[in-house]
Amino acid sequence: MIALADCNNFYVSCERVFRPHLRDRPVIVLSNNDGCAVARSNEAKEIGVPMGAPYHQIKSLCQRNGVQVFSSNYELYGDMSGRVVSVLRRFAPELEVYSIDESFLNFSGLADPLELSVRMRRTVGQWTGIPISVGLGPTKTLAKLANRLAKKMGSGCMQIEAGDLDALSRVAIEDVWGVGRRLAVRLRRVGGLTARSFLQVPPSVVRSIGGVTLERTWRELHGTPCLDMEELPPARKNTCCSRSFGKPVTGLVELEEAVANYAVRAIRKVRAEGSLACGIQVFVMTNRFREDQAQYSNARALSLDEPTDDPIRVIRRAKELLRSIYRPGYSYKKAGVILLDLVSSHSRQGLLFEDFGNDRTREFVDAVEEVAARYGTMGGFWAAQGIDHSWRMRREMRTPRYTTHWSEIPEFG
DNA sequence: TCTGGGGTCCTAGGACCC
DNA sequence: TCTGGGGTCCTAGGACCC
Repeated sequence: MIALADCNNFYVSCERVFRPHLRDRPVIVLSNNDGCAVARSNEAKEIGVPMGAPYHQIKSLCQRNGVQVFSSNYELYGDMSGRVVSVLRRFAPELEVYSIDESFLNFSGLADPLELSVRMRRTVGQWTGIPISVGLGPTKTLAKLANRLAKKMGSGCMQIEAGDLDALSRVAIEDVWGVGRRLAVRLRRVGGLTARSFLQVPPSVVRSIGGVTLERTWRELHGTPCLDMEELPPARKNTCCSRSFGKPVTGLVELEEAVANYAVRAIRKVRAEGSLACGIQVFVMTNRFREDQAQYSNARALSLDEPTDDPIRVIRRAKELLRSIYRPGYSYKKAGVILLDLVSSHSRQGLLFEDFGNDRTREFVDAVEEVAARYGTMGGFWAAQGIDHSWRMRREMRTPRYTTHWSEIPEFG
C-alpha cells in the first residue's frame, strides 16, 4: 500500500502559519517576478482566480475581493517543506520526497494504513501548521488519484483499491497523474473520458497515443505497480538557473551581469551536490507576449575541456557564449544558464597532457564560496556579478524569511 | 506596463558507420 | 525495371510533472 501525502495549497499554507488571521481569507502566492498566481487558497479558487493566471489580468479581481497577495518566498517554503518531511518520516520506513509539497510513503505491511494516515495528518498539522491530504492506493498512480478525491471530498484521507470503479469514474481523464492536456484530448476521442473509461481503452491504442509512458499509467490504474519508490533521488543530469527580468534589458553589459549571476547560482547548486559540470549552455529571449516588438531568442552550448565546479571558469565561458548569441537592438526579457552532463566529483576525469588551474586558485575559490555561503552575497561575490542589478526580478510582496534568518524571526505579542 | 522556474523521459529523424 | 541492411549516436521537439 502506497500513501501520498500532499500539502494543501502549500505556499499559501506556509504564509498562513505566520499570519493566522488569513486562515479563512482568500490568499494567493505569485510566481517569480510577481508574474502568475501559482498557489491559491480555497477561498481564492472560489472567487475564480485561475491557476497560473497572469497577475496583471487578475489584479482588479483580487482587489475587489480583498484577496491577500504575496510574492513567492522560496526560502520559507523550502524550510517548511523540510519540516513536514521530517514529521512524515516517523510514520513509514520508506519515504520518497517527490516534490516540495508531496511525498510518497510505503505503507506495505503496516496495520490499518487508513488509521495511520489520519494520525499522520493530525500530527503534521499540529507540529508544522501545514494541512495535508493523504491518498492511499496499491500503486503510486492510484494513491495520487485517492489523494485528489480526498481533497475534493474534504475528508483529508482516502483509501482506494484496484478495481474501485466508483472512485475511478469520479476522476476526469485530464486529472489522472501522467495525463496532461494534450493526451487528454486524444484519449477523449477514443472514449477515455474518465479514469474508469480510460481503463476500457485497449492497451495497443493507449500505447499508440502516449507510448510506453502512458501504458505505464494505464497499468498502474489497473493496480499493477510500474513506478517504484525512489528513496534516494537519482543524481541530477542538468541544472538550470534562469529568470525573467524585472524590466527589459537591452545592453550587453547588463545581460553579462545577469548571466554571470545565473552562472554562479547554477554552479553553487552543482558544488552543493558534489558534482562537476561537463558543459554549459546559455540562452536569451525577448518577451514572447509582445507582438509589437521584434522577437529574438537563441541558445548556444559548449563542452568544457575538463569537468569543473569552478565559478570563475564557468562565468568566463558563459560570457563567451552570451557574446556569441547577443544581438543588439532587442529588448531581452529572460536569460539563463544551464550546466550540462553533471558527473560526480569522485569520478573526475582529468586532462591527459594539460592541467587547468592549480591548488592556490582552488583554495581561493573555495574560500570565496565559503564566505558567500556563510555571510550571504554581502560577504563576498564575484566581480562579474555586478552590484546594481537593475534587471532584478520584482518581488514586491514577499514576507520575511521567518525560519531561516535570525533578523527575520517573527515576534508576537 | 504587467505573462514563472526547474526538471524528466521518450521518440523521431538525421548523420554517420560498416 | 532496377537503388541494401543494420546499427549507433546525437539532437530537437513534444509530452509530462510540480
